[in-house]
Amino acid sequence: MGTTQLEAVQEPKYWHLKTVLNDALDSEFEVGEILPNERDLAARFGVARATLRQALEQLELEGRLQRRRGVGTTVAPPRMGVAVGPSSDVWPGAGRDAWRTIGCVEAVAPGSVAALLGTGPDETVHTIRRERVMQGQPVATELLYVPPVSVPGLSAMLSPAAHAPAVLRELHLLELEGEDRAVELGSARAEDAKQLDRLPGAPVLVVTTRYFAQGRVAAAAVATYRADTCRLTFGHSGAIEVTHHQPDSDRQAS
Amino acid sequence: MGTTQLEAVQEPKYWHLKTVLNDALDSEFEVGEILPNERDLAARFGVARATLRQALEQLELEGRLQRRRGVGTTVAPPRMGVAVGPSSDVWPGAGRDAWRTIGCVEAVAPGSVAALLGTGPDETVHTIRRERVMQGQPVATELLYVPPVSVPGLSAMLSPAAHAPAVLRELHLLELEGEDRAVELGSARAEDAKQLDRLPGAPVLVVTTRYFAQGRVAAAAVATYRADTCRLTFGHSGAIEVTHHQPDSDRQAS
DNA sequence: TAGTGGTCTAGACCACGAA
DNA sequence: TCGTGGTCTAGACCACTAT
Repeated sequence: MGTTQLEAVQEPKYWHLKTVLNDALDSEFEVGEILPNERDLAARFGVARATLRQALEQLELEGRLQRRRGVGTTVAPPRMGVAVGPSSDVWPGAGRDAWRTIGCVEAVAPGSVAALLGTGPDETVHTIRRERVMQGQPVATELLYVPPVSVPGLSAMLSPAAHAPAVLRELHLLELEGEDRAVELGSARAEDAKQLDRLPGAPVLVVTTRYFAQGRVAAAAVATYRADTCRLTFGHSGAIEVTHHQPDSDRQAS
Repeated sequence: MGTTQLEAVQEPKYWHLKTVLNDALDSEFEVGEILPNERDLAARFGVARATLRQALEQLELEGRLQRRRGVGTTVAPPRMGVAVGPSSDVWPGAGRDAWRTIGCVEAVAPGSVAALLGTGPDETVHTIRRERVMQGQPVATELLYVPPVSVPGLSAMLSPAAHAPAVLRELHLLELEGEDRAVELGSARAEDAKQLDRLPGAPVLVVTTRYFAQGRVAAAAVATYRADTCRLTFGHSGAIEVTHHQPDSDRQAS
């Protein structure tokens, strides 16, 4: 008796903390500004560091913060709008398509890719690695898979440097009949994480594209976008323009 | 001296644990099967429960597991392919479009929505809440914002039940000129989480759609998809078919 | 070398679902 | 009521970056 229900909190501390921090970011910090370190912040809010970190993790997931080991936690700029498609149905690597080719190897496709291409389980495919940079920052890496049957004119014994251009050149000879995309959430593998300047396991948006030609899937691409910094746009009438960040207590993401 | 570098581990325990569990899920468990509880699993692997949970969290993020408080951890089925667009450019709510209308209110649009619509900051808009169910499971909730100027013929003083249908009916009178989409990662607000049968903060894919008519943005929708269970498909030539789960050590996501 | 975020531990208690 | 996952604590040590 006598214990009045002063607060029907039931809201987890880290959740409340997150909204408090979110509001503080809008009103008291500039983009790029560095926050106090985690130990200080935790002490200031009277919670354990792990609890504080739970709030920071969510804010980073939503693109509000950027944390770097050895450096600190900074206020992130609004997410970049990244045009993903449909880009008037052109082959990858044609003209200026925002991607930079890194290299190409011939290797057996992993099972999931073989399923996409409809090839046999142990068939080798040309695998072109590319990366996409926006505003000086790497935002995506991609593996483009091209089965040999899609590039019949490819001469054997190419130098590594000539491999990727030759595959793309042959691929462009086909008539592209359409493309197909899927987006899902994933976590960065070690290799991709390194290229994206993130830690392994960082959340990424995985974009899977199928390119159709000759009534088949002539090529497939698996692109890995940084989920914290990117907003993928699928423009019919042009991409959604990036606006300046707006304080918005109702927000789910930037 | 004497201390040979036996293992250049450097790989975090939870990361290694994740790959071990991932492989075990492929080889030793069926979809829907329930895993041992977290305390037992942690003991079995000789780690603290928090560390084990770090691995489980990632696997859940990647759609491999489903955890429910009071119940347990189960092996998740492969993600559902959910067609998002372009659906031959039709207005939402026209014909059978996979969504179920829940209700409609007239309220001031949050800042981010006002920016999408190009309306003033304190203008009220019709706000239709809808939900999308697939295979008996709610996969998305949506708020569809329609400024009054887009539905000029709407009669005032509608009963709550008649509100949403009336707004949609008026909206369909306009000629739809195009649509525009963006996808980004977010975390579920309390309200959405409840509707999606998830905890607040659960990872979601936020799809923002702009509908163009009369040279303006005539309506906008913000849809919130469960990131753990959904793969969003943007089909030109049809959505990517769901295939059965394939063991694939190279995976990033299902 | 100092300071940051990242990992890990060994507990405790709470909220929820099912029996 | 019991077992589950969810939250929280107060530490410790490690890996990385900048100086």
